[in-house]
Amino acid sequence: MPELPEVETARAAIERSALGRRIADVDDTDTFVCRPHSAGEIRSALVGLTLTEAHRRGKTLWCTTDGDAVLGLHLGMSGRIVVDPPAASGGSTDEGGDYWGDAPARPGAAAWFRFTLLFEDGGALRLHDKRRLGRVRLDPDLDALGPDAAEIDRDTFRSRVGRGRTPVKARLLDQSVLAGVGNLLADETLWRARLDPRRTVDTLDADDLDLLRRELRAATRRAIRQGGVHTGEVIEHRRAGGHCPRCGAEMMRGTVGGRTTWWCSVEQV
DNA sequence: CAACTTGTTCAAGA
DNA sequence: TTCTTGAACAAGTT
Repeated sequence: MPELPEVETARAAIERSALGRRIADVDDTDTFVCRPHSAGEIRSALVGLTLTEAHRRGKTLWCTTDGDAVLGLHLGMSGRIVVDPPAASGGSTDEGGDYWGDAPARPGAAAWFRFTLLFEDGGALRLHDKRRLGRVRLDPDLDALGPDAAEIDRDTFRSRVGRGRTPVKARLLDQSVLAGVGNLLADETLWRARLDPRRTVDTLDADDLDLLRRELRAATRRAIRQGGVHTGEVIEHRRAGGHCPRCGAEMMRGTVGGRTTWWCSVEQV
């Protein structure tokens, strides 16, 4: 479930291994994933160019090129970026190249390739996405995205997250308020901050908000380092019969902000 | 086999 | 108007 940490890992993989390779062909025929473009539109814009920089804000990824085109990538709920090395770079590339995620491309994975950049060197950059809710588009519009959750400064966080009276978890999930937090990272962050996800933001004082921002940054950094949001300390305890890994109390389940939410029945108040 | 899950979008409600 | 809630989407997983 790609959230900010997974997308940052994908961005770094692109930066490390896909920049500067000339694009020979593009498969953009999945117009559900590539909407609102028609088949061939992205291909026409990219063939002959190379990617020059890989950027990220929240869960949105985009690459500049040595032409006018900007390639936007969003992993949706199940997307992964797979970068294959040049075909002649030696070795059987059964590792599937530079990828992130819990499993490399396996036999049959081609069925889940929703978008492909074929490079002149014989390698490729692919979007692997079982559920097809990922998105590829030219010149992505970032206007609706708030500041990146890993970068937002203290005062901006206070004013944006603290405004209104929605449950704090729903606010953390709002990509227009701050970009990058998904369901698991929200639960992990609130658990670290010992805050009840159902608390409305008007009940949080400046210290609460500062603590929340601190724990969000710490949880995010940790997830990037450990390989994804699923490595969070409380994540494996988000299940029926689960117990808080700090105090041992029963974990509670509910729906907050439209998403399944787990929290410690004792510590998170 | 039916319910559940996930992020984003868009419509509906307050 | 502005803020908040909830359904829909795809399709694999439980």
